[in-house]
Amino acid sequence: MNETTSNPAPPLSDEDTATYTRWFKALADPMRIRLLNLLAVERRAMAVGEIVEHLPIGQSTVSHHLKVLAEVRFVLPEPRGTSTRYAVNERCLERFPAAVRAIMGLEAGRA
Amino acid sequence: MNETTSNPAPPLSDEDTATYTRWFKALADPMRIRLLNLLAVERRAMAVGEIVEHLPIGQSTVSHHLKVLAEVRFVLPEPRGTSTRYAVNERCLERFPAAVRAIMGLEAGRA
DNA sequence: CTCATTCATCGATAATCGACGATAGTCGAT
DNA sequence: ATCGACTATCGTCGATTATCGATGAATGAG
Repeated sequence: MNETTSNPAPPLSDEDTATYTRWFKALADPMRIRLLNLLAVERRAMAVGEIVEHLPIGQSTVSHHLKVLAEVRFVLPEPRGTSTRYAVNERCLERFPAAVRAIMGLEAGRA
Repeated sequence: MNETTSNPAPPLSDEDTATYTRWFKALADPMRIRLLNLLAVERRAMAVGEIVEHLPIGQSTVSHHLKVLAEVRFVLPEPRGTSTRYAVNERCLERFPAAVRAIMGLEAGRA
């Protein structure tokens, strides 16, 4: 539908608001942005120990950040024996800009 | 340049990381998302007192949230005598998706 | 000038969060 | 079964933050 005209665009539902809040919270930290960017630039699944070597924080903290990013599906874990590799979820690219546009009242339903 | 191919996309600079962190922090709160969505849906500058009537929080808290959103230029203040109206900054629509794509290593310089 | 209105700022409080170190759990190899 | 390597969880601490109520500052009306 054409929602770009002067329609009375509907406000966000409480559910969508909560969802978008979780997404933004997940990226509202410099280390998580660097982490996600690292995985994106390397373009491959990386083990936790490998990621730790690229960031100025400890292993437990990296594991925590990966958990946060995984909870919103920005990264996907790949258990590999005793190790666990993490990779970027390419799909978060599509949903994220759509969320911004929904907040701005430029899209009604899902997009 | 064509950075959409399989180039070794450069990592984010510390400066860009800090900038994007501030943007995401600004939206990492349900009330600020509702606030921004309210201004976007209404499609007009609104006085603080008017905004307060639409949200379940006090006037001082609304004023605080508006300050946070204004610091990253997501809203723009319009002093009007004793009142102050706030309006959405349409430009944040353009920059935001570009930031996400930069984190994902899909864009090199500015976009 | 005085007063009422409107918004911003201040101080306090409780909750959330990022960081660490230590510990526990899991798996493969020996 | 034991050991070693790797990751997840736990407890804690300090910093940040969302919220409130009260106060302060600026403006327009009378």
